[in-house]
Amino acid sequence: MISKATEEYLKTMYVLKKQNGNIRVTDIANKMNCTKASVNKAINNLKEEELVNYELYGKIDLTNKGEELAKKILEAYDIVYLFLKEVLNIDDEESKKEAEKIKSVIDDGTINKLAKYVHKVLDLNSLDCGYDINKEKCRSCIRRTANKK
Amino acid sequence: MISKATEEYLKTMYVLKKQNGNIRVTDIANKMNCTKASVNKAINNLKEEELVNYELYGKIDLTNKGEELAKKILEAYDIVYLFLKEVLNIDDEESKKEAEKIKSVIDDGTINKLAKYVHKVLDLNSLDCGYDINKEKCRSCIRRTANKK
DNA sequence: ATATAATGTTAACCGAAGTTAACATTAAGG
DNA sequence: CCTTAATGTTAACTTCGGTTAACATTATAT
Repeated sequence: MISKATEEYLKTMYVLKKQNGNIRVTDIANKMNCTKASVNKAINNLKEEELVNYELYGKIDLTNKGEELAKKILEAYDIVYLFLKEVLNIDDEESKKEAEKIKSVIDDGTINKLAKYVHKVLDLNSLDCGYDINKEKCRSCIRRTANKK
Repeated sequence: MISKATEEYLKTMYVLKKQNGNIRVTDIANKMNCTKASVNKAINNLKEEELVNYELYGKIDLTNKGEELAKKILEAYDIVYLFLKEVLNIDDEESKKEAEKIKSVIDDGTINKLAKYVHKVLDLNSLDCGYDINKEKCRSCIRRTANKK
C-alpha cells in the first residue's frame, strides 16, 4: 500500500508537527536531506492514501490514520534504537543510523518480539510502547551482562 | 560500488556453487524467485566489479574477491538469523525471511557487535564466523532466559 | 543427426524514488 | 503597496531493479 520510503516522510512530518506545531515542505526536505520536489511527491502519495490532508499551497497535516501509522513507525524505531544502543552498546550516532535502516525493513511481529526482549533484558517494565513484561528470575544478571563494556 | 540487491545474487551464487558444484542462471532465478533476465543483468553487474567470471553462454564462477564478499554476506545473514531464531524465538521461516532483509541493510560494525552478543548469550564459543567470546559469569542464566518460551 | 526441450541473452518497457531547473505562490520589509 | 526573498509545485529526466517477450544457444532423446 505505502512504501517504506514514503513511511519515512510520514514519520518526519509527525515529528515536525510535534516539534514545530506545523509541517512545511522545506523543513521536511532539510530533515531528510532531499529536495523539495521529492517531498512534494511523497506528500501526494500520502494524500492518496488518506494519511495526510493538504491543498495546493495550503496547510499540511496528518489525518488520524496518518498519526496512528506514524506512531507505530516511531515505536519501531525506538525499540531498535534502544536495542542497538543499550543492549549491543553501539554508539549513539551509529545506533540512530542503523535503527533507521533496520526499522524500515522488519515486520511488526519481529518488532514485537524485539520489544519484549529489550524490555526484559533492560528491566523496563513500562515504556511508551506499552510493554509490561512479567518479572523473571535473573533479570539484573542479564542487564549487568548486557550493559557491560 | 555494489548494491544490496546485487549482493543477494552473489550470495545465492556462492550457495549454489557449494551445493551443486556449478552455477546456473535458471537455478539462481528459481532460488530468488525472479526471472532469468534479472539474473543475467545481475551477473553482468557482478562481472563489472570483478566478483564473477563468465563468458557468453559459458561457465559462471566467483572470483576470489567474489567468494570473500559472499562469505561475509553469509556470515551476516547467519548471525542475524541466529539472533532472531534463538534469542528472540521467532519461528524458523520468519527468521529466515527477516534475517534476509535485515542483513541487507546493516553495517559491518553492527553485525560484529551482534555477533559478539549472540555468541555470549547463547554460549557459543566457536562458530563459522570465528567468534570466540571470553567466558563470563552468569551466561547459562542468560541462555536459559533467552531460550525460554 | 536432428527435432525438441531446456537454458541463456537481449531489447524494450515499467514503476519507484530521487534529481534539476523552471515556474507559481505566499510572506515580509522598506 | 510593491519588490524581493522564501517557499511550494511541476515537468522532464535519471537510475535502479525488476519485468515480458522474442530470440539465440546448448543439451537431450529417439
